[in-house]
Amino acid sequence: MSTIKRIGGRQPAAPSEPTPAAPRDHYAIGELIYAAGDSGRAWRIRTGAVRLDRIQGEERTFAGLALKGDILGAETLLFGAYAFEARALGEVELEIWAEPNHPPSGESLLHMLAATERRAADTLALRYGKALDRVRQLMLMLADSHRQIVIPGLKDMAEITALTEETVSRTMSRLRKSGLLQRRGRRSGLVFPAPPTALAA
Amino acid sequence: MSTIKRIGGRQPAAPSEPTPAAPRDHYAIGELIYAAGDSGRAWRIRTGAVRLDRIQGEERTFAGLALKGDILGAETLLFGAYAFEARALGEVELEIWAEPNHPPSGESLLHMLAATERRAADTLALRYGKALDRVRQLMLMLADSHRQIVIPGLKDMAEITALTEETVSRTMSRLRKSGLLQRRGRRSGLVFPAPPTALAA
DNA sequence: CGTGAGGTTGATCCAGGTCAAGTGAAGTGG
DNA sequence: CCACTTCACTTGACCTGGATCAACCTCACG
Repeated sequence: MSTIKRIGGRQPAAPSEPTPAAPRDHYAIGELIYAAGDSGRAWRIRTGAVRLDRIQGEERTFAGLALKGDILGAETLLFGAYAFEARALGEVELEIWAEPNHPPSGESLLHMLAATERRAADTLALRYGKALDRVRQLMLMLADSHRQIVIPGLKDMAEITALTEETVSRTMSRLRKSGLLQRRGRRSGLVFPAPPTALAA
Repeated sequence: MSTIKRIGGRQPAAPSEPTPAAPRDHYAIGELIYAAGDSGRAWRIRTGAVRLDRIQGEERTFAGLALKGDILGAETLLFGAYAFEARALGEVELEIWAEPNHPPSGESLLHMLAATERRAADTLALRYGKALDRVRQLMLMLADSHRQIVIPGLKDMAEITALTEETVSRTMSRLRKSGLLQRRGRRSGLVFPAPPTALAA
């Protein structure tokens, strides 16, 4: 089992990220998938969740979520480079969607566009309402009907929901105490005692 | 001059909106451009700002902003119907972008996709940080380098920024008192005493 | 004029931000 | 193999920006 495969504990990638490595199709939590400006292909997310960030100067601002089925880096087909930075929020598996010289059909582009807009609306909703609802909603999105998921770090969740780390931590505690979530290991795993839809209530 | 042309004062459309009328290319503030489920074509915004809403059941949730140059209703090319509801946030002029049976090239689709993602990131940013910054940022987006703009109603601004009407009102007052904005008429107009970029500071 | 929708303003409250201290597990170096 | 550091998370105490509740104002239109 390679270092990459570990899902619990310290991020293996963070300390040494000299080159973004050759394109892979599997990423562990916290890993950089690509940086803004890198060149590469367009991917489709087979499983997992990806955080997109806009880079302006030194700043890194959360710019969107991409989940199972979503396309990453379609802009490379046009500009040859990624516009955002992408980082794994959990175990991520990708598959090639398109090569720069072999673009997809207009119809798949349209499907993808519609999906992107829906996803954007969902992400926007994660920043509206009470903390409990926002975090609950985020869990639901990440769960995607799975019973057990890898939860992102507090910092990520905080930036996504526009809350603070402390508030997210307290909210997760509340969800755990109320029995809607269970922990498995430090931050590696998370179990929904009930099907995730229970969270919807 | 038809009732439609008025830009100040009461919304002319609200009380009587039986049929969304025949497709037009000019809309006044507050008017419905299309409803979710309507059939129609894809448009490009020549000038103005449009609010998109997701309709689920009785609920209408803010789902995004579309500004000058953005495309509205691209999903009609695929599904034949609009997925969101679109409403004018100011004076809006549209131009035909595509007919359902005559879709645009893959390249323009890609350009549009990139624009959509950027816009989504901007909209997301309107829900992060202090009230003053959010409202300021919204003004900047709506201004789009113009010196004078039509500001949306408080309710719209509140839903976009995830603040309350009261807070937005107070914030606008602050901006006015600090001299960054000036009013022209009740809610019809708004003048930037300085080029809007001054707001950026 | 009168009416009402949209906007303003004040007073109060509280959810969440801020600051600070503490905990435990992973990794590190001796 | 054991201190020692570090990082992610937790928890508590306090403070505040914005939500909430409630009057009130003011124009555009009837």
